[in-house]
Amino acid sequence: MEKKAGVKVSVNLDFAENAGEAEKLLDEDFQRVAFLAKSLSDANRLRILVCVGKGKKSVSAIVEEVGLSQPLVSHHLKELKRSLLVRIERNGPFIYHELAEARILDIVRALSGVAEEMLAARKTF
Amino acid sequence: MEKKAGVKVSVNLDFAENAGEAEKLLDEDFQRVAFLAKSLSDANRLRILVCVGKGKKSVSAIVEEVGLSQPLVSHHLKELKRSLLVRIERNGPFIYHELAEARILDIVRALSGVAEEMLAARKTF
DNA sequence: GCGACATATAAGTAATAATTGATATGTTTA
DNA sequence: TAAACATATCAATTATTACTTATATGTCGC
Repeated sequence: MEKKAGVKVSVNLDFAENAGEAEKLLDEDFQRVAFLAKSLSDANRLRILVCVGKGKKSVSAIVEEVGLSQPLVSHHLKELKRSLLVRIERNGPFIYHELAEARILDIVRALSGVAEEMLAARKTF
Repeated sequence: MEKKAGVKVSVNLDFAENAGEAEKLLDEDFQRVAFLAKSLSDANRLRILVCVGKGKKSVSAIVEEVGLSQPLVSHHLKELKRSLLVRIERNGPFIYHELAEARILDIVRALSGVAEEMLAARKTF
């Protein structure tokens, strides 16, 4: 398969019982979704999210992997904890961070796929 | 089924061929996802998005349905067009807006489900 | 053209958020 | 306790964004 050649996105997010039923979205839901989406609305935060999604990591490990400053990574991690997407576990001087909700990665991939397709369609005229 | 009683979220986002393959997320993707997520990061914008997701609607119809000021709705619609999620179609003095990518609603529902479950788990201790 | 209506834009404000550099807190080992 | 290291927080800056009020643009029928 070529590197990002065509539209090859596929994500299975069927992650619960009674699939297919379109949930009615209440006003309360919009607040939650907006809050969660805000966590995904920064590229650096997404890098960190995917990084911790690959395994439990200390802050310094994340700093090294994503190439951002330590205070910035710390700030974004705080945000990710606030949205409950990341949970921590202390071990000596290290604080290990791990993804609390794996399905968020499927959602990120789904968003990526939709974005890619929309851009592709944009240029098809 | 009760109104928001338990965890009953289920969304099928398997929307393409070769399901299951976890797409590698490149740096370029993070930008796109962040950009798209930003569109979903405001409750009012989500209301508008869902509103136009239910059918082609004029701006005034949207204004009435979501109960926001006309300039504010116009502003959010501009944002939604910028992210390619909404497309327009002129008809006389009316400008009809419609959802360009229906799958985004599945993603919104998926986010809602994840949010709901995380909050539920938060209070289970 | 003019009036009525639909929608967009402009200007201004206030709030939020990303980023950086410096510093503080907390933990371990000696 | 002190030195070394991991992480968090602070202060300041800059950028972005939501929202409001007022006004402009565009379209139609007359």
